Amino acid sequence: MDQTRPALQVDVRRPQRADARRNFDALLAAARDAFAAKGVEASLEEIARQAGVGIGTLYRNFPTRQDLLNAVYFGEIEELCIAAEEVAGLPPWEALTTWLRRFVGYAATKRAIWESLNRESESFKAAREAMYAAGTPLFEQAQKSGDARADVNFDDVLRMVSGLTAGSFVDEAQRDRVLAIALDGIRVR
Amino acid sequence: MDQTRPALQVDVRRPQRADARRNFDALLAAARDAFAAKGVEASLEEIARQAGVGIGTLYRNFPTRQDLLNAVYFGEIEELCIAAEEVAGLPPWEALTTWLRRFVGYAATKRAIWESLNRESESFKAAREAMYAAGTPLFEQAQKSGDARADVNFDDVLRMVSGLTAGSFVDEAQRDRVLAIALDGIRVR
DNA sequence: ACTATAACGGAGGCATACCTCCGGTTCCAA
DNA sequence: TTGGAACCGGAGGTATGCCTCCGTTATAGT
Repeated sequence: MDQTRPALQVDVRRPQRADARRNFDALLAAARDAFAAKGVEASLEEIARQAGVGIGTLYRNFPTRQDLLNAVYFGEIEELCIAAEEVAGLPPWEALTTWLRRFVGYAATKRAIWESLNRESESFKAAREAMYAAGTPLFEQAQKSGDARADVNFDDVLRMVSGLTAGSFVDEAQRDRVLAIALDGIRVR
Repeated sequence: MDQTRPALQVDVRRPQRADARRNFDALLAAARDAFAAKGVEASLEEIARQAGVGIGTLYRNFPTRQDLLNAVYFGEIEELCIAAEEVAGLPPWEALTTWLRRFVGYAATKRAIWESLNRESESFKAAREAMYAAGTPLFEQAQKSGDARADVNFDDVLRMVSGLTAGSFVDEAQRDRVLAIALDGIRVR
């Protein structure tokens, strides 16, 4: 829809040679799973094993844990930004809640996302800002239309939702139910 | 108020000798801090160091990590149960929210509490049940009085709140604000 | 005071994670 | 086909955590 959205610049370059690209992608996929399952402290050697490459290959592509985390994380954030564009046509409240539900639904890195919400690193800050830039208009639309409370800000909403994202629930249904309750809390009565 | 509330049985016995009791208590205090700061994966050796005792002493008192976790955790839960009795005299909605705020406020083991909410272990189950037994009446009162929504159950509420407990916020004020929003979601409109 | 014994605490063996380094291998372009 | 650059991957040094074992020490009862 909007071609001018600046792509999140990943500082890690995708390699040139075919075998190297395969390994790069395998590492990224393995890391995504591992971070989702065990949080940001997941073992890098385990990730390399899972990807079917040596630990050396992991370190060549991603010299630090942060680099790997960023690569995974940026991908997720970018998806969220795209999702924000996709819901832009819906009625304000629906657009907001749809996007927030999608936010919760991104299971892959939800722990990383949550844990990173008040990290200080440069790239995390950039990613967070991109996400905020994507979501804030949705929220402000919902405020303007009189659906969302005026005495709440977007940061509150996002932290509330990401708290719930990270929480533990019996099943998907309960998580949805709880999310609905919480979203009700930001609705004008 | 109600003397019949069954005390949570801690299977770990407090030692007899004076020096041993001192160490036992120091370990418990150190463990409480460590679990609060680093979650359930905190290093046991670090805890022993912090308590000023050898690692052997830690293992003698708490043969497994689970034993130590239980000891800390049970203490916190018991405090919550007592708190539930204390608020029983307030108006229903106020009683519920006061207790839930207290629940959030117990910073010490909030991470452990949250992480344990769907653990399977026997003692964790017992503790959780004690906590539920303490809180459920408050919630049901609030439903009966027409303050709390009927289409929500206590488990939903507790998981919502504990999700927020575990979340990361800029400051206390924001956490309170977000909690207030979420609690608004369970209120009858 | 004295002794039986409960309790201490750290050395040490094992496991695992981090990260570097470099000999061997694979791919691609000419 | 082949040369060499790009790439691979794991050995290995370091650090840290887990847990056990046992020689030493402090305590409580007589």
